[in-house]
Amino acid sequence: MSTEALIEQLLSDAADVSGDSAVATLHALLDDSTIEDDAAPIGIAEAADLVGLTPHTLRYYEQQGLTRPGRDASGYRAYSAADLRRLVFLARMRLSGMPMRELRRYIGLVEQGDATTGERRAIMIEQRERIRRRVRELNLALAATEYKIRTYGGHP
Amino acid sequence: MSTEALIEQLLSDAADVSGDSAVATLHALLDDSTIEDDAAPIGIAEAADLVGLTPHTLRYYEQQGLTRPGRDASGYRAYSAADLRRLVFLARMRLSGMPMRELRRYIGLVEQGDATTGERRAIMIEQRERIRRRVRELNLALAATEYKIRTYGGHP
DNA sequence: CTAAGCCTTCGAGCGCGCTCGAAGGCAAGA
DNA sequence: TCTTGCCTTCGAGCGCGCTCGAAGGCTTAG
Repeated sequence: MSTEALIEQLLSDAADVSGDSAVATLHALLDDSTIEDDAAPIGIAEAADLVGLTPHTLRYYEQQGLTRPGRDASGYRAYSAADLRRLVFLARMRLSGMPMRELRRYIGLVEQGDATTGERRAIMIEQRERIRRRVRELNLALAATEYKIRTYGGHP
Repeated sequence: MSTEALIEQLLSDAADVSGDSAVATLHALLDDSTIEDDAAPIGIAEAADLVGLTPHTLRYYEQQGLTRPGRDASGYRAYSAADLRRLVFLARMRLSGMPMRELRRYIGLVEQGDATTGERRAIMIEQRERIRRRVRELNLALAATEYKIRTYGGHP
C-alpha cells in the first residue's frame, strides 16, 4: 500500500483521526519498517507514485536540496529506502503547510548530523504551532460555513 | 450558530491571545448582526483595517467583481454596512481556503437574487467538505509533527 | 534495426493571490 | 499657500510551488 493510499484511508476514516485504527495507520506511515531497508532502490516514476508526487516534483525537490538519491549505471535516479522515507516526510510536511524555505532549513540541519537535533526540534515545534493555528482558523470558518448552509436551508 | 456561538468557540480556543488570533476574533465578532445597518459608510482604509485586509486587496476584490462599494462626492469608495458584511464574509471564506474562482461564482449568484439560493447552498456545502478535509489532513500532519517532537525529546 | 517508452538536463512558463509603484486629485491643518 | 496624507486608476511585478517542453540518451520488444 502506497503512502498516498494510506493517507487516503486515514482521511476517509472521517469520524476520528484520534481513533485507534487511525493511530495504527499513522504509526504504519511513520514507522520506518513500513519501507524495508534492504529493498532495492527504485526509479523516479515508481518513487513518485509511492509518495503521491510527480517525477517533475521529485526532481524539483532534489534541485532544492531536499533529497540526494543515488544513481544507477545509466545515470538514472535510484531512490533507496532512506530516500523514500525522506520523501514521505517531505510530502507530509508540505501537505501540512510547511513552507519550502523551512523544509530546506530543516534538511540542511539533518545533513549536518546529530548535533543539530535541538534546533530541528525547535523547527518542528514552530511547525506544530502553525498547524494548530490553522486548525483554529478553519474551525472558525467551518462554523461560518455551516451557518450559511443552515440559513439557506430554511429561515433567512 | 451565530455570533454567540462563535464567541463561545473562540473562548475555547482562548489559549492564545496573540495578535493573529485577535484578527480571527475580530472576524468572528463582525458576524452580520454586529454591524449596524444605519452606520455611515466608511473609507477604504478604515474598512480594510476593520476586516484585516489592505486597501490594495480591497480594490483587487472589487476589480474581481466581489464587491461594489458606493462612492462619495470626491469619488472615494464608501463601504456601507452591507458592503462590510460582504467583506467580512469574503475574508472568512478566503481564510478558509475557498478559491477566488469559487468566490466569484458565488457572488455572481448572490447578485442574481433569491432564485439562486439553492445553488449557493450547494457551493457552501462543497466548501464545508473542503474545510473538513483540510482539517483532517492537518490533524494527521499534527500527529506526525508531534511524533517528531517526541522523538527528538528523548527516546527514538 | 527500429520504435516505444522510460530517463536525463535546462530553462521557461504558469496560476494564484496579492502587492507595489507611478502619476495625479482632493481635503484639511500650519 | 503649502504641505501632508489619503484617495484614485492602471499596469507591472512578485513569491510560491510547481509544471512543462525541448532536445537528447538508454533499453527493451518486435
